[in-house]
Amino acid sequence: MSSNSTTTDKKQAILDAALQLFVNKGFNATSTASIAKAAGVATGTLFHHFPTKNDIMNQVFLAIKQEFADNMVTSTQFSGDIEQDAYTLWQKAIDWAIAQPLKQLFFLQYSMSADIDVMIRKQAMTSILSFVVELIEQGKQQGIIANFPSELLLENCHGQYLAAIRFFTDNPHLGGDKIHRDASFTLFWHAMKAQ
Amino acid sequence: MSSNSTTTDKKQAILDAALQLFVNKGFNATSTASIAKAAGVATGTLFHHFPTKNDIMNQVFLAIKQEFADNMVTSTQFSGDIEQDAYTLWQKAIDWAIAQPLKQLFFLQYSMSADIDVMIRKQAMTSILSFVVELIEQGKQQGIIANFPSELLLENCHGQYLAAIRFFTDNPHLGGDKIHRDASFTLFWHAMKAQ
Amino acid sequence: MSSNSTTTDKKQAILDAALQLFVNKGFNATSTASIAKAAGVATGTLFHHFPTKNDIMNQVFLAIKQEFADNMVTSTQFSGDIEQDAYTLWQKAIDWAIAQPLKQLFFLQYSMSADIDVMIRKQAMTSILSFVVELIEQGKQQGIIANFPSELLLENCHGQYLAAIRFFTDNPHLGGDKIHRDASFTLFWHAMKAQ
Amino acid sequence: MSSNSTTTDKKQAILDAALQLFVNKGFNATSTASIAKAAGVATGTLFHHFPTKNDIMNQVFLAIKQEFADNMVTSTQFSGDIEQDAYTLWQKAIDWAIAQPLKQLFFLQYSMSADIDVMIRKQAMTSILSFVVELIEQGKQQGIIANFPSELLLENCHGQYLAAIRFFTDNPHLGGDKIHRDASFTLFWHAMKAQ
DNA sequence: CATGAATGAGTATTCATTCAT
DNA sequence: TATGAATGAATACTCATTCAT
Repeated sequence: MSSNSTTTDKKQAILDAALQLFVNKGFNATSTASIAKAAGVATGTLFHHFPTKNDIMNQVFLAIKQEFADNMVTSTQFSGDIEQDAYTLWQKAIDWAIAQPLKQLFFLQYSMSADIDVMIRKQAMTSILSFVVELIEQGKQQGIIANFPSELLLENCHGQYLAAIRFFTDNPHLGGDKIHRDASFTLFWHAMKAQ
Repeated sequence: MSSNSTTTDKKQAILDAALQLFVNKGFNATSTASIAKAAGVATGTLFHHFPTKNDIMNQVFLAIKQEFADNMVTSTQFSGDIEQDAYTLWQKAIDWAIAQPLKQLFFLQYSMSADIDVMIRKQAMTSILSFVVELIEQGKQQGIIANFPSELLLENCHGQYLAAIRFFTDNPHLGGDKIHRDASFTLFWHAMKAQ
Repeated sequence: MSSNSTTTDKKQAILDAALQLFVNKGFNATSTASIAKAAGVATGTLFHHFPTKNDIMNQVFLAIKQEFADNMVTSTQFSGDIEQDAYTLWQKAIDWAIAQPLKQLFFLQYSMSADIDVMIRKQAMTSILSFVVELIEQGKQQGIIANFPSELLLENCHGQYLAAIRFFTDNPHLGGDKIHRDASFTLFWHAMKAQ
Repeated sequence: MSSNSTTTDKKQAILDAALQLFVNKGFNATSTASIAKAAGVATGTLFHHFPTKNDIMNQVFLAIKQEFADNMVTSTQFSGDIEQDAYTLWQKAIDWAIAQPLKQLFFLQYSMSADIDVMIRKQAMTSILSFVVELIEQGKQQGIIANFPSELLLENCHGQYLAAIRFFTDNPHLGGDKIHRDASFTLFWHAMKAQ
């Protein structure tokens, strides 16, 4: 157990160090040696846990997307009112981004980067963010969300969310301001809702 | 004149080759040698025109942003009806992206990449895309566009545009389909307009 | 122990190879790749032990100066008679140069070269060759060595020694000839002694 | 004539610029482009006057040695008293070095550097510095200079001179001090004179 | 599992030199 | 002669990855 937790610790330390370096220096300017050093392990150890540097990036990406999805779904009370639920989720999403600045910056930089394998990105979109897809489908069936292709709606969701957190990143003092947060939701919701 | 056009040709050939390679292989997987070879010049020539590889990236970025802005503003008949004008510009923007798949893909990959200097990106947003800012201001004054912070509206614009062209990139057969194109505009406009 | 000696071996092999190449080809005509090849290691190994090519040069320089100083001081019987001791040391110094032609040539080429960091050269002069300084001070106090500034005497020592070994380098057959060796000492000593 | 003097001017400008850069940056850290720029000419012009970069170095070396020799011989009143003449020449040599700090530093750095062709260096030693050789021969014949091999005496001369100017380089405030200048001559002369 | 010395392919950049104008 | 854009060979240094301990 102790050895097991040590292993977990080192693996997690590597992922944490990689996240920080990828965000602050960029993927290519970050050497595996610097990740190992920042994680407090030897370079060889790094390659015991991850076959390649690209794999580290993929794992960081998946872990963050998963953490984001878990945060959204877990302990959320769904009212059944789609707009109400969308509002709740949007606030949660913004909260999460503001609470996790490193992960939020990672989102902004790498959401569409070529440094992450295409398959991994697709996997994240379809399986991890499936709760968004389901919500959109429900909303369309209830005539509350506009009857546009779901894929277009999903991309639009994603695009508006990135735009919102970029705004709050550039204006950190507005992160707690209800008016601006509600404005960002209103923009989003007006786009999505059926009229 | 001949010598001048030769110089221009080589510099332009380097930028063209770089654009194609950056999109297809990624910035880091593209060696300066391969850019020079694709451009039909010697490696030394490349560094005669651009001090560093990063500078090439910056110049490619600025050139495309500028070309996009020129395309949007030039020969556009502004009706004075903000919604009408927004529709015209949105269609033009989608047309441009579909007509220039390489440049569109460059947008998607590098709009937020760390491979472009922060200052260069800011310059592009503020000076080159200033026509969008102006339109938003007018729309707000006329009570047609929602009264939200302009910076938030600008980011939202950008985010929805990227989402739209990502959708049409993934579904090329829908690029000419009026229903989907209008759907993408409707999403965008419903977000922006005052209600 | 075995791993330790392997490490030492590789580092030493690099220094040995560098010495030979620097002397025979010059610092700039010697590529790091050629040093590595001559040392029987990979290019990466070279940079694992020395941060830069210049650092290799500095280490070669310091190692030779130290070896020279060790050779001069170790197992030398000091009689207390300054002239006698000076004679013994001068012969030892010439012997060393003749026995180590590569290191002697290195002395001649690089003693004043800009390829060695100024700080490194100063360090060698002051700390490593301190035994010469002490001898000069003693001789002056005893009224045996001329009462000139010690720094001038030290430079003169150094200059005459380089001149002597250049002479024996150009005339190798005279290296064992007592008359010429004594002549070189006499020149030196007549300069130094009080009259 | 005007074109001729222009040519001379440019050639001289190149040599002047090269001297300054070689001394301050080192031979290899000095690019031909930087020499051309400092000389105020185009890179191509440089190669009209000198076939290679090494040739520039050789010409700088020869020009300085020649200028030094001319300065020593021209307008020197030889008294016939060898010691008196040696004293006069030594003072002149030190004067020249102090008056021409750039050329003096060039001496110190490149007198034995591998950056100058062997043949060129030999030529300088034998033909240009022939007046020193002649003086030594005369002194030996008159029994005033020690009866050691002339080549050894010549090297010793050279070595002591370099040592002296290195001392005055490191202690510029002593350059005009008669005591130290006389000390440097005394060291030199005691070595050379017959006893 | 952990280590870190060793590897060698890969790359941005430099620079002496050429040559068409 | 003078120019400076163009050349492409040369090189110091990096870095993902391996493996013996």
